[in-house]
Amino acid sequence: MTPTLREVAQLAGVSIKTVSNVINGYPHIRPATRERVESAIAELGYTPNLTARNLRAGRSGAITLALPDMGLAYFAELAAQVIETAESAGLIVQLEHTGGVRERELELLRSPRRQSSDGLIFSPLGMSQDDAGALNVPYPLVLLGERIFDGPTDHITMRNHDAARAATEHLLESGRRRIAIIGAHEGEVIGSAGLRFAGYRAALEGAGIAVDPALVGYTGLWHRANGAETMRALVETGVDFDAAFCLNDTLALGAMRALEELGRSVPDDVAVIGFDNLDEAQYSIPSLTTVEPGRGWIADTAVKALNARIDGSVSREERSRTLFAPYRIVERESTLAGRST
Amino acid sequence: MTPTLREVAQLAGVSIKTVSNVINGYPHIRPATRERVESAIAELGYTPNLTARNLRAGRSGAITLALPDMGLAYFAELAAQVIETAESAGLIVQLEHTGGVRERELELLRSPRRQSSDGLIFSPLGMSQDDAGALNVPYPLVLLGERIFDGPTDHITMRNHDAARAATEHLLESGRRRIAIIGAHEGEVIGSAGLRFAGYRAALEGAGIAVDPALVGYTGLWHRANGAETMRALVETGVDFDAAFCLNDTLALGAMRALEELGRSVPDDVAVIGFDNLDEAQYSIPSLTTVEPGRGWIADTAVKALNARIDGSVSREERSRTLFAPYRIVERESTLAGRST
DNA sequence: ACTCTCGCCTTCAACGTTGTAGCCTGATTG
DNA sequence: CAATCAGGCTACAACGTTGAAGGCGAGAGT
Repeated sequence: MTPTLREVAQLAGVSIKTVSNVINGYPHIRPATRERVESAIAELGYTPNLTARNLRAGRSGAITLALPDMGLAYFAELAAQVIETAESAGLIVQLEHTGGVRERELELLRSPRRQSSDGLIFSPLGMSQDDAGALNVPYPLVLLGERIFDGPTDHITMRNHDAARAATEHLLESGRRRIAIIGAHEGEVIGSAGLRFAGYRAALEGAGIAVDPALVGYTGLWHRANGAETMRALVETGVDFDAAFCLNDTLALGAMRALEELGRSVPDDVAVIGFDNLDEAQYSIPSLTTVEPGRGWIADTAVKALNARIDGSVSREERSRTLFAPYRIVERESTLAGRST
Repeated sequence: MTPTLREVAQLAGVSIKTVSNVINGYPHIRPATRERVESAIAELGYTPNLTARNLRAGRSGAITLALPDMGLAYFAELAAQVIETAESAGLIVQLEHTGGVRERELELLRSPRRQSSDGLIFSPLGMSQDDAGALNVPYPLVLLGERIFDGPTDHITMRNHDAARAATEHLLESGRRRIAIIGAHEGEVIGSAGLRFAGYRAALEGAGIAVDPALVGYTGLWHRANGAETMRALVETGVDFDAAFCLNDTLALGAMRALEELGRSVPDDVAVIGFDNLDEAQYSIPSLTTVEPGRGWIADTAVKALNARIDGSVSREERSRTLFAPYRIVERESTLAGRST
């Protein structure tokens, strides 16, 4: 089908290895020979077979990015960043979905498909700390997110606790006192929900306010519908509140929608802050104040860290590192001066 | 590093080929032998080397999906679908960004990286009909979208003209008569913008209404900001209109935001319809009436068509087909009964 | 008893590359 | 003038896998 070195060699009247040498820039080749080879390559339209090269080299030139679901805006934007960074490092990105399901995640780590790429950037969602052992894999692995800590691999994450605290403090500073939280997970300690909840609690306690269980909205999934539903339920309990910290933007957008439907004004009646700084957050009505989680930095750093393990510039023995992305609060309309001003 | 067939064979005391046979389910193997091999595999944690397998098979088990940008919701959702479908067909998906830039698209078609996957699903944006020749590539290719028609490859698209006509008619049926269009491209004939504009024109003319140039909002990019800006400009001209057909949902969401800011109510003053049925459209305020473009069908069909070319069940000689996805109007709040009811 | 068939397993070669070793030629050197 | 060396090329082996072909014994058929 496609031509191989053998055919190019035959046409140019040289050995197969000489063609290989020309292609790989080996210096000691007579100009005349080089020229003959090059024109043979051009004539046949030869391109090297990467599979063979990879087999020879023991490398594939590809990395795998495993995410819960590309349909979720946060992951889509993360993937876009990873692809850009990998592209400029000459790497191909293979994408896998886990659906956030523990079994699929464990399966993914063991799958023979891992052999077809040189390393994995993995954002677990279903696995928990107990599964950390499964991360002990024979290939380079970089972990994202906050499901698992102290694993045996490099880990890129953000300071969820601090960022959530800052987000809550932002609401407190604008005079809000009755701050609901949307998206909590019952009993979770680590994981985005657990850490962000702890940051929320810390901010409140720092301001001398106790966490009111009536203001804690639990919801397993973080989709728009869940945000809307949880907010609706909260309003229907009749409890008083003047702000909501939503554990991600998607929840926040759903919650804002529910508030609007129920006749509560954002930010006048209820200030809303999200988390993730999705592209969408700046175009919602009202635009959404949120936490920018350093997604670009995360993608860059993850690809670089993985690459360092792949090319051996950081060896397998070297201790795993945990790197924290810088965050910042992006202030928009949904938390503008409220009731108390 | 990772064990190979050779080591498994040694441990099990059989030939390398027998191990291979066990793995590939060759029937004539004594249970005792099979068991020894299997326990050797388990003991060593052997997994087959896919690169070698692929070299042998002349296949890579991967397909490439090339899209303008995963950061755009439409493409992210499309990619999610493609990944799901490919996964269940046992294929790995490699993702490439073109940025919608013609040169990167042409480069992508020729790149040696194509050799590392078995085929390409390609959604061009920068290339135009004149570049159709570049689609004559030596590997299986499936084209998406409406930039190029009558290319040499299978093509999955939708009936943009009909769907746009239906969308416009939906507005007409609710009594709207002054229908603006947002996102037109000057002089474009094919391409999403051109085809959808033609459908808009056809609907209006079918209702005995001429296209009013004052109601045509041009914008090159289809981002939220462009939708908002174009709508703002339209309102500022002072022209009268009671509906807007936005050529995609993102534009529509931006346009709705601008209308809201300018004190026009949706749908009471202006009905808005979009195109794409993004997940987001059902959660906006108001929720957005839109055209569901059959994204799931497109992803499924694209993977299947590509796979058919790859495994040879549809040969290279067989004529290329153009397949049209089914569409439908999804009615939501943004076009509910307006002025004239 | 002799072939035939069939089950079970092995050897060989090949997929397309590239690293290693080495061969030949002509120029340089003491 | 032999020894040395560098330049320019080639042959071979190997990366890990699997299809093709074939060997060997045991039971079936004649």
